[in-house]
Formats: sequence, C-alpha cells, structure tokens
Amino acid sequence: MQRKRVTSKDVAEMVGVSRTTVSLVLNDVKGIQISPETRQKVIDAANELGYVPDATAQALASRRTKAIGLVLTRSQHHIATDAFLPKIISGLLTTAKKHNIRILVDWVETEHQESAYFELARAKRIDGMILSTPRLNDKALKALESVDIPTVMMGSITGSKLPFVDVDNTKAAEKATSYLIGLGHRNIACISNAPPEYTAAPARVAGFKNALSRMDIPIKENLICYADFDPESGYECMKSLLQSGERFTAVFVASDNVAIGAKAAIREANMHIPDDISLIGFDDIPWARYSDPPLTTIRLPAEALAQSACTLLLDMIQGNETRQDNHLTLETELIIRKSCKPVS
Amino acid sequence: MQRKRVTSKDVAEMVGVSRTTVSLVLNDVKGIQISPETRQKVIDAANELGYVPDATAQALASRRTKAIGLVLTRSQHHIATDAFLPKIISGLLTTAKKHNIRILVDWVETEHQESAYFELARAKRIDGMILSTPRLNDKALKALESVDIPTVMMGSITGSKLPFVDVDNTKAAEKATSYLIGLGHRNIACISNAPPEYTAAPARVAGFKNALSRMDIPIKENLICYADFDPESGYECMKSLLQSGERFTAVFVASDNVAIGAKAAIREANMHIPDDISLIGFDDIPWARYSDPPLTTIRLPAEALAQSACTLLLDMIQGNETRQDNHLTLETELIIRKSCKPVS
DNA sequence: GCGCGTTAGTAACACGTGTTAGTAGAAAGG
DNA sequence: CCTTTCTACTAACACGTGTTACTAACGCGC
Repeated sequence: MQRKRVTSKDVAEMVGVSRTTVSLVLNDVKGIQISPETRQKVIDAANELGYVPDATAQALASRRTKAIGLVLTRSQHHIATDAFLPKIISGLLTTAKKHNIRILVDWVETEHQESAYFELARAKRIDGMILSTPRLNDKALKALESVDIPTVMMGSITGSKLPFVDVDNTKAAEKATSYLIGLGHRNIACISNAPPEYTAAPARVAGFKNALSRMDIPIKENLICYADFDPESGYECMKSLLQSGERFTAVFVASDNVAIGAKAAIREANMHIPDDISLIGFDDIPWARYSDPPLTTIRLPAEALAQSACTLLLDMIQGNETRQDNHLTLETELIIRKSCKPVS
Repeated sequence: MQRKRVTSKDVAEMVGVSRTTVSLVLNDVKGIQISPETRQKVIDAANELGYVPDATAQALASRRTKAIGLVLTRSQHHIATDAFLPKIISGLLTTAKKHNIRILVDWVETEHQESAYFELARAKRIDGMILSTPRLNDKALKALESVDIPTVMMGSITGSKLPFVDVDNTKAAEKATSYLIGLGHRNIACISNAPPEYTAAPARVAGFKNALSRMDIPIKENLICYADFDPESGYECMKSLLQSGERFTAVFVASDNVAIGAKAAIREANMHIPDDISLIGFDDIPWARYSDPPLTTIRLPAEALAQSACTLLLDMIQGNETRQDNHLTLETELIIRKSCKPVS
C-alpha cells in the first residue's frame, strides 16, 4: 500500500509512447491523428494502472479548476437553521454532477466581505461562483463586477449588473396576499422573512402592500414586521404583533421557516389556525404539508433555482456569456392547504 | 480591467529580489535568514500589487490542496429533505475557516460508489474526506481503508477501521425509551430514522429494545418500523402502525424529521399528543421546540459533531495520526418538553 | 530521384508555486 | 593573510498536466 502515485508518465512508459500521446488520447482531443491500436493500448494501460489524472495539475495547466463556489454570506447561526440550504445543495449537486464539476462551499463573514470575495476570485480555486441571498449594503458586490470571475446571484438586487436567477418575490407575495383578501380578510399582518437589507424581504413586503393597495385597503405599518430567517425570530415577531393591540384576522409570513415560530406564538396566545387567524407561508419547505393544519404557502422552486443558477454559471464559464438575457425568473405557485379560511 | 494575473514573479521584480525570497517571506518560513528591510519591502510590494497566490499552483507544489471533502452518499431527494445538513455544514465551515481550509461537497451516487470514492481520492482534489451516514452494505468502504487518503466517518460502523465521530446511538435511544417507561408506558412503538442498512438505524432500535428488556417488557416486532429519513416516510410508518391494530400509548421516533410526518398521521387519526399518544423524537432540529406541543427529544450535537470530525481529520492530515484513540463519542441530552405525559 | 502531402507521433515549453542545495560576501578567529 | 563561519540570499529542480510547433517515415505521382 501507499504505493507511488500513478502519473501519465507511467502510462506512457508502459505503452512505449510519449506522455503527450497519452494526454491526447485520454482527453480525446479532436483533429489529431493517433492510430486506433495505439489509442486502445493507451486506454488499456490507463485502466490497468488505475490512472486518475491529478486534478490540481490539470487545473494549473488548463486554467480550469472544474469547481464552482457556493458562497454563503450569512452568520453561522443562520446557516445552521436554514431549512432551505439542503435543496440548494441538492440542486447544485445534480447539475454539477452532470457536467463533472465539483462544488466548493464557502462562507464569507460579514466583516471581511470585501477582501474575502477578492481572495476567492484571485486564488482561482474556482471557475465561478454562486452568491446566495445578496444584501443591499454589500459593498463588495460592486467590486465583484469588475473582477474577472463569472458570478451568478441567487436572488436579485437592483443596481447590480451581475446576472441572477430568482423568482418574482413581489408578485408571489402579492399572490399570497390577494388570496387572503379573496377570502374576505381585510386586517392582515405581514411578517417578512429577513431584515430589510436582504433584498427579498422588502420585495415581499412590497408585494404585500401592492395587494392591499389594489383593493384600497389601508396599509398599517405597525402590522408589518421583519423577522430574521429562523423560527425564533418568527416567534418573537408574532408575539409582538399579538401584543400590539392591533386587530388582524390573517397573517402573511414570508418564510415557512419563520412561520414555524409564528405558529407557536399563536398557539401560546390560545388562538387557533385557521379559525381565529389564517396563516399563509412562503417557500413550501417539507414541513409545510405536515404541519397542523397543513400550511397554505407559496412554493418556491428551490432546486430548480439552484439548477438554473448552476447551468447559467457554467454557460458563462464556457464563454457563452454574450447572451443579453443573463437573468432568469422562475415561477412560483400558490399551494392551497388548510391554514386559511374565509373570514366569518 | 482583465489585467494580467499578478504572480510572485511580479512581486520579486518589483522589489528586485528573487522569486524564492518572495515565497520564503510570504510563507514565513522558519529557520531562514532574511533581513527585516527586505522582508518589509516584499510584504509592501505584495500588498500594493494585490498579490494572491494561485491556489492550484500552491496545491501542486506543496501537495496540499487545503480543501477537505464532505461526501454525501444519499439520494438527491434525501439530501434535499435533510433537516440536518445545514448544521453539519455550519459546523464544518466554522472549523475549516479557522484553519483556512475549504470545503468541497461531493455526492456519491449509490450505483457508482466504488469508483467514485476512488477517483476522489486519486484525483487528489482534497486532502481528506468526511463520510456521512455510512451504510453497512457499502462495499467501497473497505477499499477506502487501503487508499492513502485520510478519512473520518460521521457515524460509526462495526468492522471498519476508519476513525469516526459519533454519538452513542444505542445509549441515547435507551435513554429516550426509558424516559417513556418511567412515565408508565408499557406499550411503546418505535419508528427508526432510516432503513436498517444505515448503521444508526439498527443502533437506535437496539437501544429501544434494551430499555424494554431491562424492564422485562416484551418486545413486539410489529411495533417496530423503519422510516426513510423524510417526513413522508414517517407519515406512512405511523399510519401503518395505527392501522395495524396493535395498541400502544407512546412512540419513540428516532428522527425529528421523521417525527414531523408521524405527527401528521396521529392527527389524521384524530388522536392527540400527549393525551392519547406520547411522542419522543431524536436530533432536536430547530422545529422541535416550536412544534405543537413542543417535542421532547434527544439532542444530538450536530455542529459539535461536524467540528470534531473536521478537527480530527485535520489532525490526521497533519500527520498526528499515531494517536490510538482515533474515534470520538459525543454526549446526547434528553430535552424534556411537552409531548410526553404519564400514562393514565 | 524528387517534391509533396499525410500519418503518427514527439520534444519542449507553459502553468505558478514550494523547496533544497549551493554561493557570493562579510565578519570572525588564529 | 588565510581559513572558517555566518548572513542573506539565489539558481535550479520538482509538482503533473495541457498544448503547440515540429519531425521522421512513408507513400505517391511524375
């Protein structure tokens, strides 16, 4: 054991040809003439020796690492409680595997963002990167635009020229809110998924407001609250809404994960869903359909989003970036279950 | 823009020294004499030029990629619904970042396992790997023992000599079951977290049985059921248990994620927790404490597990693998909430 | 016999770094 | 003044691959 590494030189020597020939054959380079017999002998020898090309050497020579980065920009705690991450990773892995590409997960701490993006790009450890949940005050984003590494955002941000893949958060939130209005609700609260600097949060609140405005329902700012991704923040938000004295018969919670906590607060207040309060979520995480009652929510195609982002990024890496429509908006779907009922 | 890459040669030329000197200074190599002035000049020049060493070239030369792999061996669907993955990743990232190491997530499809592990190891893209949720029938594991890449398992497997980090699943399950017995329950069902080939599943069932045996409670095999990681499988298991005609007043579900579905089945049967059935879970995912009623469960230190695995792996990579105790067992904790009550 | 195109390859360089062996020059010791 | 030791570096090789420019051999038409 611990036997010496098998290199292409070993394969070449075994067959009695040059290393170049081995490389040409195994990479199946077009427009070059190698006799079929030699070709076969090389392939056989490579198999027999168990030759696997060294990824780093390939990367250095070809200037392609065959890896892309998934860059997370949230705190450790937020990553740990993110009910969404598995779907992103699953989607990414699926598409990446098809193209024989690896996924590097990286984490940029808030404080050192600027240098961190930069180093990642310059170190050339990856061929491109996918940014998740962009934030408005992320100064380093502008820097990224001028760095030469292909980048795709999951989630959009106004003012940035980076290509992105997203859903129409505003429209989706509008859809959810309109559903509640259609059931007769007029006093509706809103708990957004995250602090306002995360772009999806204000977008969803905007959709909420749009739906109200369209029906001439006055918007009460103190029925709007910003959570912070996790169940706990949802619990706190709902609790303060309930204690505020404002009356409401329905709540739009812009994240199922947050809704987990919000539900607990409603229950603690001895109220029932949907009899006392109608609740609608956002994301459709696996928990939603098994909740009690099953949660009506907006289905966000997380895996498809990740797959599209990955595909788009790979396109860019291969140089097809001339396409002008370098962004993609996927559809959401209202999943009606049993957590909302007509106002009595 | 798109300006030429800055290499150590550029830094060297700017200062007027050799590339070697630049390398020695920036890597802070011990036992070598470089004058303080030169040292400072090199550092200044590197900063001014924005020099970032090329990761692939470093990897090739030093034979360290400064990356470790997290290898997932489950199906795409199981990865997507894994409520546990975020904590693993969070834990890994935390420890990895401290050592300036990157995380590569890889996915080995069941069919091609043997070659896949092998290629990963041989391609030397990573310095070591962490295997999650090992399976008994994973033939490739034995192969891995003889390959020269450091490997740590999260979860244990009898007969394997690979170092691992795990909790004592049997003891933890015993603790959970004993708690139910202590409340007076005698007819207790068990839904395991996964199919029996995943080692944690039989271990937890064994703990369940141990607890019963110790109190001379007969074990009814048809009160034991194996789920498949996700809520849906928990729903199905619970449904079939309820329809089996067997009587039981409590259930030990060896995974909170599975318990999500099990709860739904109980509710559909018009039964209530904890009045009709006591329910105890395993893992303590974020949802558990906000569940209705809050779920009593066994807390599994997921992030600590990941951190320990990472630390152990890094130790091995650095060559401190002589230590005989190359495995670690972390403690679990019974978290008592409100989903269990004494039998009436 | 000679030019010419084709076939089947190869030598040599590039990629950007880490690292070892060695070397000028100065200081020290006798 | 010669030898030795130390300081402060550098030349050169290694890592394992991709790729371009070049060539030896051979057949073929004339």
